[in-house]
Amino acid sequence: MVGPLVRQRNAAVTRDSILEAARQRFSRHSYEDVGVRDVAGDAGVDASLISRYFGSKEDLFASALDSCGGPSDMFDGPRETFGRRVADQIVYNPKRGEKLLGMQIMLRSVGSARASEIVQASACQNFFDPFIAWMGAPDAAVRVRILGGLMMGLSVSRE
Amino acid sequence: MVGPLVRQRNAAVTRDSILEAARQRFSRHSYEDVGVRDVAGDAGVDASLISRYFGSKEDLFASALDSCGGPSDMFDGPRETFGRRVADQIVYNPKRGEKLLGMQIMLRSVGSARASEIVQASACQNFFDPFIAWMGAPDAAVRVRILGGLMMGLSVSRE
DNA sequence: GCCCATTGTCAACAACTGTTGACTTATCCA
DNA sequence: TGGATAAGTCAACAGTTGTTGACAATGGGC
Repeated sequence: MVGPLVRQRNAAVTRDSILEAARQRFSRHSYEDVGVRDVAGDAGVDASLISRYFGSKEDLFASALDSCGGPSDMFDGPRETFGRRVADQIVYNPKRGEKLLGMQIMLRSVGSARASEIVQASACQNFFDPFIAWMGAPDAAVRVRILGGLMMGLSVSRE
Repeated sequence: MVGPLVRQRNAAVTRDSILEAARQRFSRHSYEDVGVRDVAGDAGVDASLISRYFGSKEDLFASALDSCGGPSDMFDGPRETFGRRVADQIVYNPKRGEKLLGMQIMLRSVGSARASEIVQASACQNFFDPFIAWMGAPDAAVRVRILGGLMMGLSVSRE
């Protein structure tokens, strides 16, 4: 932790610090393995602030997932090189946790009972639905499901 | 629970009951979401017997995973229809938890900190290594990794 | 039929979890 | 400069977890 010994009091900044810490933690560990004290420690605040600012750990998780946005700029560029771009992101990109942070968070906690509902809702809204719309084929739903499964599986097996 | 109100005292049978209950629980929920009291309840015994018979919850998990064996009979049959057989198992087979129970358990808890080491060790021993040997191509390791990722991803996205 | 090792239960422990209320401290406006 | 309000900390809570030791009951061998 760099910075002043006593942080300036600013609710918005503190909230963002917690959110950023949550994104990082949830992208590397499962929902159950992340404690509010861990996130608060990373953000440099007390754990009680999480309940105060976000309501509950579950709400924090949902907020962290929302704040990641959709599949970012994977859709930008020619369709012919789409596969290459995705592969770059998943397999070769050494700086994880930037573009596909939301997907990382999702598949870290897709097996968790308490987080899976949030994950699946977010997956449809931020991943599958835009993907299907972008593809536009009659059988897009099935094809996106297969590709999504491949992406998730590769990301899991990569580490 | 059918059967006599007081079960006969038989350590081997009881141990197997616990193991079977653990297989079912761990194949449907993540490592963290499964409590020893849940497993013991399914098996109809006290939770303390788990620590007594298996040492710890972690050891129970490893034993449950071991008891599932390898990828079963996926390798039986002509190579031309291999993909069809795998697809049948994952996508179409309504009776899950029989052939691919081990894989189910693995990907339920692949994100768990305490179980991931056990999972990855078992994945190599029971899944990837036999798969690579069966394939036999020079780039088998990469191809198996891709296929394994696809299988895992599809299984996850299926539910 | 009795004894003793085996088998199982019960209660409790210690550690950890997310959450809450009371308290303290800083910041900003008058 | 004071005071009110926002911001943050602290301690404790109630619940759950895996684990353990003491106790009870069963069942086979003498």
